[in-house]
Amino acid sequence: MNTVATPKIPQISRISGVAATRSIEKIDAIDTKSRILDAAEELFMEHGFEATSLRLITTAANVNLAAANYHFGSKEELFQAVFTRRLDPMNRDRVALLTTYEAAAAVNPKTHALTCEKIISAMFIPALKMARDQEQGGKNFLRLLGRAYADPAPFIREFLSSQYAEMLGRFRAAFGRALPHIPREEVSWRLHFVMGALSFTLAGTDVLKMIAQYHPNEVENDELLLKRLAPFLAAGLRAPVGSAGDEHQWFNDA
Amino acid sequence: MNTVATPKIPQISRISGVAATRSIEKIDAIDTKSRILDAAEELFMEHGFEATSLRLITTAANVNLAAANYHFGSKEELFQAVFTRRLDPMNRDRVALLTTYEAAAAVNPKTHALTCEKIISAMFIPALKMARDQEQGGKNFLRLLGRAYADPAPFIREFLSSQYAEMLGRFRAAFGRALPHIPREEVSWRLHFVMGALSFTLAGTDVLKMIAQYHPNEVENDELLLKRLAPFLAAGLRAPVGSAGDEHQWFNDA
DNA sequence: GCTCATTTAAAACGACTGTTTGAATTTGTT
DNA sequence: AACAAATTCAAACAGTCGTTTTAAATGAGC
Repeated sequence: MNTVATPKIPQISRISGVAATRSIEKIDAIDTKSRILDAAEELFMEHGFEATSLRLITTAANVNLAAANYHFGSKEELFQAVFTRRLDPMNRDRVALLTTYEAAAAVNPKTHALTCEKIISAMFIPALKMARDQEQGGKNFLRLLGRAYADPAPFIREFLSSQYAEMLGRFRAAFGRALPHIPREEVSWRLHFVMGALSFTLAGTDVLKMIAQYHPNEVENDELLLKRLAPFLAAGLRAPVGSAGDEHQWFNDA
Repeated sequence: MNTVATPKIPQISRISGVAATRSIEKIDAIDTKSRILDAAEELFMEHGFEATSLRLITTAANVNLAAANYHFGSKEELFQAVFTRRLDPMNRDRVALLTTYEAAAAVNPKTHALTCEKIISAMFIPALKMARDQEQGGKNFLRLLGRAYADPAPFIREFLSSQYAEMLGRFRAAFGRALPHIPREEVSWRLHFVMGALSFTLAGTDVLKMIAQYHPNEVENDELLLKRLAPFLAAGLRAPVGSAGDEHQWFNDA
């Protein structure tokens, strides 16, 4: 049938020109659906949801424009597919790791107590694993995730809310047991602050470069960053909760 | 010339329909430039920069479409004008308050020591003042500010970077003096985490409602929120810095 | 052979975007 | 009142957007 069987694969085979060293296999080796997901992941991270057009994505992925709507239905569904591909397994890993720690603590509460550090580890280790996962777009996704937290689009907020509900419920309960002297409401708020610092850190905007001008190039990777963040958050979680009268200690002259 | 001089003023006079109780005076009472700024502030907060069109803004402000470009030049310049109107004075207040505290500490180091709590107060009190400022769009602006931190648009990041550079430099130095046992590099990172938790909290997306389901309506205002956040951050800033070997305490089995 | 899901191609759809234009109008100053 | 500057207005500009539709290929499985 086909004369030479040249499948009309175009020449351009890189997404944004940054990691062009092995982007050839990265894009061409997989099917159309995955190519779209990879390109969308990178471009959504780089420009946000609204500013990233389907034409930009399909051009970067070397697929036809109609393929995006054919495989995912709409732009919003494509966005959600980018998230579920990685966020769902990561949050499952988090819950599984927490369950492992809880079981170990139940067997031997002395040597394997479920401290704040342990619980934070259960949150961070799956994120670390993704940050280290270079061949996958792990870093890209973490940045994208951090930015999606602050996105005002209602469908994004509702989607993330449903994706995180189960995991956050389990971790809130765990922190509550690890911090029995702190009211549950206060624990919820502090868990909120933890998520804020985590997402802001993972988002890694250029504000980061402004504040910490100590990195010459790309030395400060996400792994070192999280190792700095963890003790900070653990100390904050354990902070003595101010009583009603203590409100005057803060902002008394505001 | 004109027959009846009906100035063709449209009828609609509310921005988003939410706070419609006194939005009539709020919009009509001031000049065109301020009306555009107010409407832009609210709509940028609600939908983000890309998803907010100039037609949406000018319609909400009851002004002509061309008035936006006439007064501000471009959409980007309008966005920056929305920020400079409030962010510039707020950051000036922060630096001024810190200077006051430093002077008091220099006079009497015993009774007015420049603790972490004091420095955090200098950051938070001006933000609190804006959150309380109801007749101004204080709350709107804080939300907008929190979201702009995570916006990927380059012009937004560069703009915020320049706007914050001076203030953050002063506060980094202050924290460095208040925490002499912590390396300056570590202080920079912790200041970064502080900004992250602060902006995430101020952004106040619906993720907030997911995590802390304790608020019946709007009881948890920004003021109470910041009072919960401050002790958390102060404890994190003072956290013992892990030595080189302590890295194995965290994520050793990742 | 045939079917059927997948993919490409090219074009068009209506709607929306930021920006500009030139005339009409208002405003402030003489 | 008259002139000049500032402002507002409706309309149009040249694009881009997400999505759909047409058609023609491709390749695997029964």
